[in-house]
Amino acid sequence: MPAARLSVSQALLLDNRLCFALYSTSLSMTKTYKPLLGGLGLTYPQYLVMLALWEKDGLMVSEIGARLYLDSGTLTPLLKRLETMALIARVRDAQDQRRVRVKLSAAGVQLKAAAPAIVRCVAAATQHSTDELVSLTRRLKALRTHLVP
Amino acid sequence: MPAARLSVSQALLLDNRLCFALYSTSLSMTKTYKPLLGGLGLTYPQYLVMLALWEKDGLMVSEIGARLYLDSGTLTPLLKRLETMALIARVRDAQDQRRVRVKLSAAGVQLKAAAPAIVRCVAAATQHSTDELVSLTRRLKALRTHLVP
DNA sequence: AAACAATAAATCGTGTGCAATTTAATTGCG
DNA sequence: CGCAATTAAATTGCACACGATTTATTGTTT
Repeated sequence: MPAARLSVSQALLLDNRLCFALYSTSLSMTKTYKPLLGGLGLTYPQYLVMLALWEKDGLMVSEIGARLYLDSGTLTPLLKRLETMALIARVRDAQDQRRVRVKLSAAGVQLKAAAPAIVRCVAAATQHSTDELVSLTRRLKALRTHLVP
Repeated sequence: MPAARLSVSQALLLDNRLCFALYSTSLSMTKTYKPLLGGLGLTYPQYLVMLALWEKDGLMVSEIGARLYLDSGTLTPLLKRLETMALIARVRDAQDQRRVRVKLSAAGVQLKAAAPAIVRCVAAATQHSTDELVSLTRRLKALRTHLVP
C-alpha cells in the first residue's frame, strides 16, 4: 500500500524534508565523531582523508578529491595541516611536476590502528544493527549517484 | 538471512562507511540545491532557516537553532545576511530584551511561493519514488535521534 | 621551436559550523 | 533590596566547502 501523497504545505515542513534529514543527521554524525577523533588530533574531514589514504596510499590530491567529492580549494589547506601534524608528506611527482602525491608517514600508518575502536564506538551509539547500517549506507549511495552531476 | 559481518579491514573502507555516505550525500544534496536557490539569492542553510520561518514565523534565534540543530554562532551572522536581503527583520522582544524574534518581511513571505517548484525539481533529480524518499527520511531521523546528545 | 590548449594545485573570497568566551538582561534567593 | 546564578545573543577564532581565478607544468599543433 503506497503512502498517501504529501500536500504542498506538508511537503515544505522541515521534518518531512529529506534534504534536512540528510543535513542534520550528517552534522550529528560529525558531532558524534568529534570527541573520539579529538583524541587523535583529527577533525572529521581530516579523518575521511586518512580513511582514503589507509585504503590506498600515495594518492594524488585530485584522486582524494574524486573519492571524497572535494576540490583542491578544500583539500590543499587540509592536507597542509595533516602535513604539519606529520601524518602525511606531500611530494611533487617526478614524472609530472603538476601532481602532488600524498603519502602516509609512519605516524600516519600507525594511526590506522586506532580507527576500528572509533568505528565500533560510533556504530554502538547508533543503536542500529549492522544490517540496518549497511542497508542505510547502500540507500544513501544510490541517492548520491543520482544527485552527483 | 542476515548479511555477513564485515571484516575489520572492510569496515574501514570509505565506500562501506555510513558516516561517509551521509557526509558525501549531504554535500551532493547541497550542490543540487545551489543553482536552484541561487535564483532566489539564498544559500542552502539560509533556505533551511526560511523553511523553519515559513512553518512558524516569529521564532526566537534559539528556537530556530533547536529546529535546525545550529547555535547562535552560526545563526547570528546568517540571520544578519537575511536581514540585509530584507527577507526578515530581527526584533528584540519587548518582554525580554535578551530575546531576538525573527519575523518574515513581505518579501520573505512572498518567497515561499517559489519553494514548491524547487522541491519538486530536486525530488525529480533523485529519481526516487515519493515512498522511497519518505522512507529514507524516516530512517535518517531515527538515526539522528540516537546520535544527538 | 613557438604558441596555444589542457591539466593539477594553489590561492582568494564568501559563507557556514562550532567551541569558547563575552555581553547584556532577567531570575532567584537570602 | 542586592547580588550571584542563569539565560539569550553576539563575538571570536579556527577549519571546512566551494566557486572563481591564478600559477605552474605538460601536451599539442603547426
